Amino acid sequence: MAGRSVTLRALSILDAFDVRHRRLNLTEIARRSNLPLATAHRHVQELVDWHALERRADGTYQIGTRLWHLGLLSAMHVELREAALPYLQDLCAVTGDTVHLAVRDGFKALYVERLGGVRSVRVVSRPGGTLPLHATAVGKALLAWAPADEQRAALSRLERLTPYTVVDPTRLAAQLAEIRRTEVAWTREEMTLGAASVAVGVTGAAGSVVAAVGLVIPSHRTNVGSGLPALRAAASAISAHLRSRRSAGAA
Amino acid sequence: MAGRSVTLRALSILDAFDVRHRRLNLTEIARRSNLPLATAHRHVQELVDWHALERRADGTYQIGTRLWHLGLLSAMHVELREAALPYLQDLCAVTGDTVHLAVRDGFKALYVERLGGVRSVRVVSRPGGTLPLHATAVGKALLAWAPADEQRAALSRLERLTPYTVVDPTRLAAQLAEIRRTEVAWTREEMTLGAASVAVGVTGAAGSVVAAVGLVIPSHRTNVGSGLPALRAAASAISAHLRSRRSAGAA
DNA sequence: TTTGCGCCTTCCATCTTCCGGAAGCCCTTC
DNA sequence: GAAGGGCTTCCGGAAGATGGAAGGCGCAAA
Repeated sequence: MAGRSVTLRALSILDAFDVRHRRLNLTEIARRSNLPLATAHRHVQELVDWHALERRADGTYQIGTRLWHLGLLSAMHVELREAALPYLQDLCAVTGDTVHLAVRDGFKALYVERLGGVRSVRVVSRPGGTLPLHATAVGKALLAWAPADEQRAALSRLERLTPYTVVDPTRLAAQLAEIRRTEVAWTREEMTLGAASVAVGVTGAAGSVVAAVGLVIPSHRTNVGSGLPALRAAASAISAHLRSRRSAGAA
Repeated sequence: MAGRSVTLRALSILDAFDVRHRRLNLTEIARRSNLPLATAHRHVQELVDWHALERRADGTYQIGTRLWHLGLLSAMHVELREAALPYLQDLCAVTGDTVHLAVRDGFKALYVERLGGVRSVRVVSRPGGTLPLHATAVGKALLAWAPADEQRAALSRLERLTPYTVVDPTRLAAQLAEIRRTEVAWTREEMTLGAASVAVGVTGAAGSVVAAVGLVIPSHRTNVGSGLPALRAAASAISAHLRSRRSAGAA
């Protein structure tokens, strides 16, 4: 394959895997990574030897323990998720709702963590997954404090997801201004029918908004704002935690 | 470097990172992965381009978002952690203690998840980290149901960690038998002074013990067994969940 | 039993690509 | 202004990657 270095070829094999393709056989890997079968075979072998991939009894491959292990060393995980987790859990325990922690990844909200007891609302998000910025509360919060040019770009590509999704750029811009003023973002059935959400921003060591924490609640509930004080408290506790660490070392 | 394929060299760069070396500069990476600086430089460049690594403002490198993302596709994460998480959270909320989910990784207990509110006991474990099998409750539970030969091997290498660590193979073997009988594992200050722990096994789709769930509690607490019913309930709920899925697809 | 098929594995002659010492750059420190 | 640490670039020689082809294996249909 022209222009791809050896390493890139090996990495493109890993790229063949995603949420909807967690298990692939060799032929599928070769096809999805655009490599001849023999070449894919050789690379896959090496990746398996290194435990980047695992081979299952049925012959399919999946991401291995070693990569999971490595991924836990990423800044996103260690510096954000681990710092936030205790507060998120308390928030979850206090409110009983599904709790989200997300960061902005281009025009998407990337879900870093999702907590929710056995009885919480079922939601579409999953850790490592993404959802649109404009239709979720965490997304709106992240967008409200995003750089102006990125905000403008996001406003020009509003996709309708439910009858209640805000797809008018002017209206969303007004909402974002309101979010900056009140420091709370809301949605109501804009992503999923039956679900409402609230979110507030988390500020990092530098004082800018680096993440958002949100609650998802059934939209029929009347006291939608009841979790807000706890949410604000959690977000500012996480912000304080991030501020106090700056550049800490290992665990 | 003799005998290492290109891919393996690139992977050995990733291997330079671990819990105590989350951020490395180029020189350190080259040294730790045993590669000439120029070679390391080339590989690191490619890994950064692919977002396997990230370069920070101060010039150091760390594991990037892409690997974190990929790791979340591993079976360990999707099939075990995600299935167990809601139950673990409930368990954490009910007991107020630190909750652990671990699997056996050779002679170590590999911590897949750790939950604990802001007020829980500080513990030495971390997700993705390992602790000895013989000095932790989850470890003992995993060891109790391990294959006989591995169990024997583990018994021959008991390291003392506190004055209370059980290092006599005969005594530990008796404890393991007791654990299989009662289906509960205990420790008391065997890993960390001041901490006790309880754990029970989780059975997978095939009916064998694949993981263990445990609680860590301050050892001065008198009602050490008070969390046991909730712990048992959580473990059997997770086991049931795993049994009912067998080979489910995506989220 | 034979044939066909899908999938995996191995082989090896060819040639693309990687290797890494050396030299140069850019800071900071003395 | 010289020394030193760390990073980046270069390029000829050497090494290792490539991938078409052929063979193996298990299964199902004829």
